[in-house]
Amino acid sequence: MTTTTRDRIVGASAELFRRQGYTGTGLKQIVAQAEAQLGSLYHFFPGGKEQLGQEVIRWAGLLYQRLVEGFMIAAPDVVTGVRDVFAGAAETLRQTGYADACPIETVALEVATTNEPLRRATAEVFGSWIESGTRGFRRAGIRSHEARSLAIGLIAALEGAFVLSRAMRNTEPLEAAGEMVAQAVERAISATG
Amino acid sequence: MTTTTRDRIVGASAELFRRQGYTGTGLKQIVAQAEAQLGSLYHFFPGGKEQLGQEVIRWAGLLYQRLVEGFMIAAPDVVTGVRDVFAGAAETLRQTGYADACPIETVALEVATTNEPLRRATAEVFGSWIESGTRGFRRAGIRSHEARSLAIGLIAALEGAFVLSRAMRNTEPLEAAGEMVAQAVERAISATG
DNA sequence: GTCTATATCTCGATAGAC
DNA sequence: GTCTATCGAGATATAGAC
Repeated sequence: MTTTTRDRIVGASAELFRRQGYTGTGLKQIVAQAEAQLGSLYHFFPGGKEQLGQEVIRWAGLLYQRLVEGFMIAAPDVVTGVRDVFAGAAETLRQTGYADACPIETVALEVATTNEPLRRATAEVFGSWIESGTRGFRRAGIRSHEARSLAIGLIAALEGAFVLSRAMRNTEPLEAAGEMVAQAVERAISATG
Repeated sequence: MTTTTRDRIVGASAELFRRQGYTGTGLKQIVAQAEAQLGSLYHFFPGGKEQLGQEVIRWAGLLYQRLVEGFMIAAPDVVTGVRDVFAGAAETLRQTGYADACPIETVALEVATTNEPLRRATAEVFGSWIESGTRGFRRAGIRSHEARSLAIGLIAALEGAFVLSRAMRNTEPLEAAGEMVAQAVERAISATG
């Protein structure tokens, strides 16, 4: 393993922010988990916690986008792809004791009205996800406007199901929400031919 | 106005937790906004921040449930009711500068893996919401199992749309998610007759 | 019940040796 | 680049007068 100190700090931050949120995670906890020193953190991120937060949001957001795109590309059709995304999320949640869901959701809610630079970072990530989903649905023959609505509906249902599933500690919400989205996509496909 | 000190503390906490989250809100900020003193807070809540958090989650959760039930009851049919709930949420979000969405969502994500008593409180609130929604859909003639799935889908879509709308500062996610849920309910109704 | 003062701890951030 | 010591501010919580 040849991970740099900088990478370990970003990785540890992403994991902790995802589970405990931004305000709930201290810089000392981050460097401890990253097996780094506080001086190194400020060396790589002179802007402190906020700069680190921005980079973590963008990095984790892109990684998660690729993960979901992987599920969609691997599936034989988009409806199956949607079901696979929700099933995969449920599987991860179960395996991590309902800890690892969306990497930026908790942070996004925390900073939405308290930290404008971080809020913008989360908005850009969500915007990129919506565009990615829209492209996927368009490729399946769905017309532009509806493709975008379905992409937003998919992401919203997934994020909301994460909240319910993490709080209630069962995957029923992910299953119900996934089925609702899958059927909406199915309807849109059969309507377009 | 004859609000008691205790009520003002609970009300101020609810507003601040909703906007800034649990870890992001200090007890001194709460008593300042409540125009109360720290001693009063510990007089009414000897269990400190955690006891206050539990009470706020349950109180705000019940209040919000009644708000949504009000929209559903006032509507001429359930599909219109669903649309009204999302439209009402969008209106509130716009009016409050995208600050006031779900009263317990941010807290629920923060505590899901860090504070078991608070996690249980959020789980109970979500459970109560799901039961309320299930009853509403059953009254419209939808069979039990599907009514529950739709209730979960509705809450998940609403919660997820809140995340997107607050981060992106526009109500498009609430509109897209609301339409997806409304059509799912419409389909379930016409299938049952 | 209300209010003030304070104890103890942890936070983010900085300085400077190496 | 790494590491340690420490700063000032803010956190939760407590004690005790009134």
